[in-house]
Amino acid sequence: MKPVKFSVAREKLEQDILDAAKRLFAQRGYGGVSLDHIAKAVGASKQNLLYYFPSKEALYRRVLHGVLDVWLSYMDALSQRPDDPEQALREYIAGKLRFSREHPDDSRVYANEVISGAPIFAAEIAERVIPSVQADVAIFNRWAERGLCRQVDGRHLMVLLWASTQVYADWSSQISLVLGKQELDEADFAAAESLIVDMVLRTVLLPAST
Amino acid sequence: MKPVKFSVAREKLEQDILDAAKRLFAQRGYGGVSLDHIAKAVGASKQNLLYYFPSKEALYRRVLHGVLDVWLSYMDALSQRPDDPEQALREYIAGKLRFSREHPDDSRVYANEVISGAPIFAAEIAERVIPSVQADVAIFNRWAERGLCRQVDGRHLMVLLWASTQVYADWSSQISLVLGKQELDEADFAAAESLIVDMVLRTVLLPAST
DNA sequence: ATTTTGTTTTACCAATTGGTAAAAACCCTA
DNA sequence: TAGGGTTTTTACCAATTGGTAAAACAAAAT
Repeated sequence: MKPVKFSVAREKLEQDILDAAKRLFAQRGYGGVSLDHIAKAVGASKQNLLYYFPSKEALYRRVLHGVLDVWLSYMDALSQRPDDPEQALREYIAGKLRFSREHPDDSRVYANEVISGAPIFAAEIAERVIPSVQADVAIFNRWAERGLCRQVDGRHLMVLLWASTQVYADWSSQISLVLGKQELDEADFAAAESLIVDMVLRTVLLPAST
Repeated sequence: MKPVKFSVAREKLEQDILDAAKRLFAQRGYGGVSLDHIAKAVGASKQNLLYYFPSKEALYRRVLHGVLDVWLSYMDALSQRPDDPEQALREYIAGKLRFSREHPDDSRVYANEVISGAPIFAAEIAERVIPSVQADVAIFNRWAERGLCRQVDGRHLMVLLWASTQVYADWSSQISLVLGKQELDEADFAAAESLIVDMVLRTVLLPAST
């Protein structure tokens, strides 16, 4: 039963642990998962797991760190197109929805941590997320100053963009129920993107000067 | 130290347990809270707690049931004004934001359960929430048919309304960081309401026929 | 072939988990 | 004030929790 571990496989075990831990933390939160759960999910022993990670909290921090990497990597659309609000926002929304679709567990782990009041990761959030958000808000403000878009509160707009995109990962179980299907498919994400883009552009863009 | 319990106080203990349990489940999720935590929070013993609730899961179900009552009670704005989309939406958004402000723990308990895939409450959600949502979606569709508003996908609009309002409860720790303050105040909720109402009305209402 | 290094298993541990059983204390009414 | 129902406490329980120590095993280098 126990799989033979080649040296390559051994190097991979650490990643397997991180993946399994992410999945379980996403589903049940930090307190709802034991080291034994994670160990069994990867077919190892708890003690073996503690060989790779010195403690449960250390493992959780590693998972969160990776989650934040992915989270932030989908958030750079605004700075990529500093002169084109419409296209920048389209790509930002599309990117964040792709994140929800491709990395739902990352989204859920992050959501769990934030809902708990970020007891463990407040510092890293303050250090990595907040500057990124402030940079995006600054881009909004610059657009508005240059007359490229309407004056909106960039901070609350960012909140709305997060909320409306990540909900398709975090709340997928309930959205599925609403849509009457087992799980969300490409068409659902396309419909979501269409609505969110429509709303945001109507709000942010200047009225067309016909 | 142990407070004297009058008979009135005794009758109140059950409610105190429910309140403390809600607060703790909101913060740490089902698996992250022990009966002992809850018992200590209300100054009772774990066994005393088990006198009022037969098991941890039963207590959690009672909490969730109450949460759902509150959640749904803030969601009837649409049906109250079946002929006035603009006012109905304004009140719906205002109501849901009030829910986030007045009952953040209810919102977080619900969010935790949904993120976990609703392992315990799927049936009750399907029975109580989904019909309510479908009724709201039907109202949208009727408005559109009658020419009172634009044709939008009511289901995804509902998702967006939930997401953009509840985020101010569930993500308040991170939003506070973004806004640079300890906790959200009335002005923040007012700004949120203003933005969300603006976006939704721009999207849903017909262009003004000047 | 043997040492060294890296990895896994075995054997523990005290504390905490959800839960049971029964004794004790309490409170109201007759 | 005696009894009877209600509530609380005391005493347990087996299973699980995160974590340690050391032995056993495997791999690579000498």
